[in-house]
Amino acid sequence: MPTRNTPSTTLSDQALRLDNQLCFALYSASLAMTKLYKPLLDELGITYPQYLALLVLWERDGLTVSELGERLYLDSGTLTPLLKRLETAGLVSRLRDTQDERRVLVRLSAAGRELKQRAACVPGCVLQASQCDVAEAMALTHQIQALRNRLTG
Amino acid sequence: MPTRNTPSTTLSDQALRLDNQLCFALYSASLAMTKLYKPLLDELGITYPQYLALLVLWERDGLTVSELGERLYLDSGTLTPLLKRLETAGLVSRLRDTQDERRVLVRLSAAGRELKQRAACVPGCVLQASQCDVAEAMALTHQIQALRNRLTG
DNA sequence: CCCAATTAAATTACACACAATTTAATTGCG
DNA sequence: CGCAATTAAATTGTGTGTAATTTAATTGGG
Repeated sequence: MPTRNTPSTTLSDQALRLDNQLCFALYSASLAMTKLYKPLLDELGITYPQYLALLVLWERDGLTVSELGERLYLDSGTLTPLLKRLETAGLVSRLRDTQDERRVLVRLSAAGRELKQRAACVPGCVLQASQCDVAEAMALTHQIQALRNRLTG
Repeated sequence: MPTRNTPSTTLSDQALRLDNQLCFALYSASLAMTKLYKPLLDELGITYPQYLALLVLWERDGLTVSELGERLYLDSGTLTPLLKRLETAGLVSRLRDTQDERRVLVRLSAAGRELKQRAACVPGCVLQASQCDVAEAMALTHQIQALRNRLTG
């Protein structure tokens, strides 16, 4: 109940305040993080979502579009044009699986594999710019992953 | 140093693993959150970024495009078309400030103000779906806001 | 007062995200 | 085997995000 003679602020007013939204914290922090990566990834000639796709392929090469999508929580509508751009850039190949012509196998080119070396410094640069110590970043990462897993599960 | 006869896994390999990226945790959690809002916001006839803009206006009406952008960390390239869609939907008006014709003042229409009542249940629905208790959600929100403030500051 | 510098939006070009649909390949039931 | 159901990508259409440019209005130094 609002105090007499003060502007009425209901529970739902509080619940609708932008700064009380977990969703907006995630959204704005994610966009800010993307901007932090931009100059580093410009050096490598790739965008931030392309970098994420390459992280997956650097761990395990030769995945299908669907497998990449499961890992990144993205569908073919996003990945198909993104992977075509990586192919145009000479970083991956896209070839139909001869065992099942419905599947497209995505493989790193030599240039794509070599790019991993040049990207090796990126995580450290970002961590430094984000002014987190490693333990704090890891703890926060795990908490947010746990939330995401509840949201997608 | 990798153990003899095990596959070499360097420090930079670890640093480049997708699941060790705070950025990807934020990115994937934010997209998952957006999908959670989708059916609720479809009911209201608005998108998720439009909802964020309305949250700001429900707190304080009659802001300029720049002021909205400062609050949301978005620029006019994003906001101009978004606000035009809200205007087309009859939820806001966009009028040049007569004091300074460079500015555009964004104001809620009656329908825009009334939509706040229909949106009152949204935060509760989302919190429930995200399977967080309120204290946990608030704590995580504050941590992520602090990170974002370091990234944008 | 004049004009260069600044400021505020809008515009343009490109790259995502994603729902819905389409196309092509494979599977499995009768 | 035959064909309906399923699966995997690609395509289509809409709505963001963002850098860079453009347009228009305002400001301030000389």
